[in-house]
Amino acid sequence: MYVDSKLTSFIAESTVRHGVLKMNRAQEIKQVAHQLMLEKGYSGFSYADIATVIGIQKASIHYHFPSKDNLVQSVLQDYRRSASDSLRKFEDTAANPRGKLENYFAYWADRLANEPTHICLCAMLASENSILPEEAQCEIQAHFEEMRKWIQSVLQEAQEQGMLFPSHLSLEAEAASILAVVHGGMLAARAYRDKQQFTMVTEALLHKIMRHQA
Amino acid sequence: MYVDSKLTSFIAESTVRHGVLKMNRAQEIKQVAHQLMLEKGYSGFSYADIATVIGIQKASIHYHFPSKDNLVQSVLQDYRRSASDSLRKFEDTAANPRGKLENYFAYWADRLANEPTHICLCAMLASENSILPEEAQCEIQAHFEEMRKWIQSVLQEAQEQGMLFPSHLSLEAEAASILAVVHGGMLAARAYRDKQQFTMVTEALLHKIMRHQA
DNA sequence: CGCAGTATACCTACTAGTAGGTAGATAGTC
DNA sequence: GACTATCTACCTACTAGTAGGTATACTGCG
Repeated sequence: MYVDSKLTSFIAESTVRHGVLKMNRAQEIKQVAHQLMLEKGYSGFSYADIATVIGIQKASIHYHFPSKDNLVQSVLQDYRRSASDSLRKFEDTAANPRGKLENYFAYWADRLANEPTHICLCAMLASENSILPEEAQCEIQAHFEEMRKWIQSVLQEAQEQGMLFPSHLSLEAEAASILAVVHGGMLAARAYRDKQQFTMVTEALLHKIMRHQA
Repeated sequence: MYVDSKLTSFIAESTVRHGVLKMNRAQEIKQVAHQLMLEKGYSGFSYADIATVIGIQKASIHYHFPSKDNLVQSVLQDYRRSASDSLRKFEDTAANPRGKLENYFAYWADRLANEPTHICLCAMLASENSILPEEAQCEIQAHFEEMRKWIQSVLQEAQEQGMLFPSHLSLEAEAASILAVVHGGMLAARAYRDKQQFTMVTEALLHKIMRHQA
């Protein structure tokens, strides 16, 4: 069934099989691959690992995703799409700019609470950057850029509402710092196996940057 | 290549005393392993890679370091030792607490300027935490802790000298935030292949936390 | 001094196991 | 009959690690 990875997401939603709503196999493979990449990194996970988890043969995965490069790119595209959706949710459920960032931080704090390996896929893969297929490197860079821009837009809004503490720094640098704290905090939470490492640094940052009210 | 390795071997053997020769080769192996880990990560580098770079056989590396676990732990121990030395240098060459942090940031900015993969070894390996040998995990955690404590002690000193901007946050949280920014900034510099990503976020942070003068 | 014993540092050649990837057969479905 | 999704069986290349051998150098003894 191999199709262009750009089209997979539209096709690979879910299908009804034998009267039971079952996840599309390609989707299942991507989900397991995502999980394994978070746990072991790009060069640490294998087709054999995925096959074992799902209970199929290695070759069956190659049918859906001819190469590892292909699979990883597809997983990253899915990830970025869901990340964009999340950003929209953070915006929709927040009363003010501060709430948007709080939603963002809380999202990851929740993930880390369940499992200390549940960090951002792009943050995870960024450290392996130099051995990643080029398309994957591009996706990661684009994700970082998208996140920084979103944070920057939130800061801009906060500034217009007078919520931002005065600073002579560019909003770009401020936004990049926030993203760096988020990623660094994830790394620390992972090293310590303790999500408190994440919440501590993100909450500290928020107090430094903006007020609770306009 | 055969002649070259024979020649260097001859020079080493004839100019260096017994016992030190082993240390030289072992040191060389550790150095190359460090480099390769930064480039490819723990599961991405192999004994064969090291052997090729140095120009010896795989088995010779096993002679010096029986197992990969063994080698990695040894590299991490060396790294932590040199990191401690660096901290002392940052202290000795700084006029005030701010200067100490500036030295710390400048050190990594310089490394990143030469090569975008030249980040902190522990930050690099932290993302692979769950597949690392246990001793390595301990070293990484201990390094993070040591760094956070050092930053915290610098902040303490700055506070006593009235250089710190007032904050109701704990110095522990402040120090952890700084470390997170450093690690997150390294990740960004790696993803963008641009050291400016690092300098931007560390400089922004410094402006937020402390004054230039007491 | 010369010689034996031992440690060092490397080699070639191998093991068992895993990596990503392929070919071709098979069974169910449209 | 074509298409889809899977299988078995295989490939080559590479993984960490081992066995056994070699040359050289240091060390203690007569």
